[in-house]
Amino acid sequence: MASTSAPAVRRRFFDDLVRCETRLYNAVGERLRAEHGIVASQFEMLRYLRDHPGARVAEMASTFAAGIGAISKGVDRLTARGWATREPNPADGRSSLIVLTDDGAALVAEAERTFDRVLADLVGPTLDEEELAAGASALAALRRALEAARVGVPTG
Amino acid sequence: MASTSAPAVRRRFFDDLVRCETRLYNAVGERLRAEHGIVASQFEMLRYLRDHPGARVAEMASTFAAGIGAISKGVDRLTARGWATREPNPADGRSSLIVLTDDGAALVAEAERTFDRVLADLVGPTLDEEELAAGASALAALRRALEAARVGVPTG
DNA sequence: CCGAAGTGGATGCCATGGCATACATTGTCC
DNA sequence: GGACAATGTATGCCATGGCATCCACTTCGG
Repeated sequence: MASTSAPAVRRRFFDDLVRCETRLYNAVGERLRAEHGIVASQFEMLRYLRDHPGARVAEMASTFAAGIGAISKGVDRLTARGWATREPNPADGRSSLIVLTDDGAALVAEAERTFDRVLADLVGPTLDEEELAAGASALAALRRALEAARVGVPTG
Repeated sequence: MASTSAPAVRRRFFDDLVRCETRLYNAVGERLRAEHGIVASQFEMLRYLRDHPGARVAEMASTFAAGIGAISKGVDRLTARGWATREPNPADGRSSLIVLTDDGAALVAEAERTFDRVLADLVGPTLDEEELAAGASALAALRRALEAARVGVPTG
């Protein structure tokens, strides 16, 4: 017996996914702004650049499922604040290699502590290790599939 | 033995959550725009109004974890297109009761078919019923906790 | 009742992102 | 090697959302 239809289950999944993401992202952003003067999207870019030094704009756009323009402007804002620089790309004069400055690296390190603390406060008490692992595994599988299919990446 | 630290697990959970939400939300929005001329946030509002006729602005703001202003403007756009109306609230002259028009109701019904189809295409092949249920249950629990604590709701 | 505080929502200003476009560099074909 | 397509990014315009403010109505104290 199928007491609930598959579409209905997926609708609830989507709704809960969107609401959780919105609230967590907002909460993380509030704290990062208050304690470090950055917003959540900047934290994500900084963390990405720490883990992928010399990244290019298009690469970040596809990871974040954002448009090229948005990332380009985001990098502008990081460089304007002295947290990253655009190094000329010796292999291709059209693109730059983006790298963190020392200030940027120091900032991510501090901001990540705040980030971890917020997540621990907000999800730690609610999801035990098992639930977290189950949710994380489903989301990781979904993410891989969506990325492989290039789903939901804006044009620009 | 804890082979992976709890903060690291939560970081990955957060990242996967955000990436999945972004891509799914974008993909749903693309289709809704192409087939019905609405964006994803409008679809969510329409669906909410269908399920909660006579809703008020503040109520929608807290459900969607959005600011009052954003919802107020969103309702403006729905009424401008003839999909909803603001009925005077007999119990409180400051607020309105928002209700779908017949056009609005027809639109949600059609758009929801598109929505279901997109979700079926994008998550159906990747997550079997069990994974989907596990993910949905973790997200539902997290959502309840975040909503109860009023986490991540913008000020305005 | 009257005034003051409180509450619900609308509006204005600004920052951010999508999309279209423009520009520079690279690759390709002859 | 020179024209032409393709690629990578930057820029401009517009729509949307956050936040601060403002206005209307309601509630509470006397």
